[in-house]
Amino acid sequence: MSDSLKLENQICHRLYIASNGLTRLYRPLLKDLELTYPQYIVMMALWEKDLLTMGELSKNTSMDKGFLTTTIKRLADQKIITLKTDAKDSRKKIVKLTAKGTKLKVKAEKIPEMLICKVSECLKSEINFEEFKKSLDILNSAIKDIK
Amino acid sequence: MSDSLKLENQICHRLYIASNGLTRLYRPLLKDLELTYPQYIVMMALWEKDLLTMGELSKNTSMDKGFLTTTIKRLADQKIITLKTDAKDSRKKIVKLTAKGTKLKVKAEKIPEMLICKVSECLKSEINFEEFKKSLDILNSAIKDIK
DNA sequence: TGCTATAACTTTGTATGCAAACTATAATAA
DNA sequence: TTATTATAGTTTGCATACAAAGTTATAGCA
Repeated sequence: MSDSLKLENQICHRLYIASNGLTRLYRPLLKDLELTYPQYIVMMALWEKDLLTMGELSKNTSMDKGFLTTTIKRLADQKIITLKTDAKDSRKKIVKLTAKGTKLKVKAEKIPEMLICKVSECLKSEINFEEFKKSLDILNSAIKDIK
Repeated sequence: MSDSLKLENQICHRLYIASNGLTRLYRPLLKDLELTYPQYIVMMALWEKDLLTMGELSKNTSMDKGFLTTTIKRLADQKIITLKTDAKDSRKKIVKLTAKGTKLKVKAEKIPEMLICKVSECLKSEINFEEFKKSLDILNSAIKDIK
């Protein structure tokens, strides 16, 4: 009789809690930009590289394409991005930042520091963030390749 | 001009992707038990310690109380748990496994190994899971204390 | 050219997450 | 005892996640 089902021993449960918890911490910070967390992810991808297709956005953010459709629609409603059909391949939609969307980045640049400030208790202790990041990358690339 | 908004540099985005990705990997495994991932979390908590109140379950699983109400209702519909009011304090509801719910643990015990099998690519590489788990614990306790 | 397969994206339906408001009961104070 | 406050849990409304099915357009090929 093993303990493999104890919550204490679950990596996945920890990740689930951590992910939900961090999204919760972002919420009040992002409220200022009128963005939700997944919308913020999309915006980060676009601030990094503008003029992406839905497919490229999905790949860069690892977000589901279907959900991306919804998310992009909301961002378009807010006039932060625009959508146009690719002239060369009319199946493709190209997402482009508006001036308003580009400008939003200035405000957004304060977010990471504010969040780090919130979890500084954790930084003070012995988390090795580089190591942690690397582990997450390895885990994520393993997950991605399955099935 | 910093890179603090690059997706590459986001811990949170990695956690978000990892958490969603793992839940996706669990889905087909849990289908056999007719459980979703959050339902599975609740069941793990109950297999570990039966006869918990909603509040205790919420604390042990770190799940939102409101959502727990929904989740427990579904489990009750499946006759896996029952709910009764605490005789001493009628505000409290006590969650109890049924025989069917208890028996389900036998099937569930195969899940962790199947999942580990799926992500074995990742185990082969240099993730130090003990360290990783510890980092997540530190992170989660920091997150929990905020606000 | 016409047919079939594939690709890009959207829609649909179900199940989360979660803040905020609400209900009912218990505990405490006046 | 009555009023006030706090606790336990539920409900509501909105925003995710995501599988599966649907739509439209391109690509490949007979």
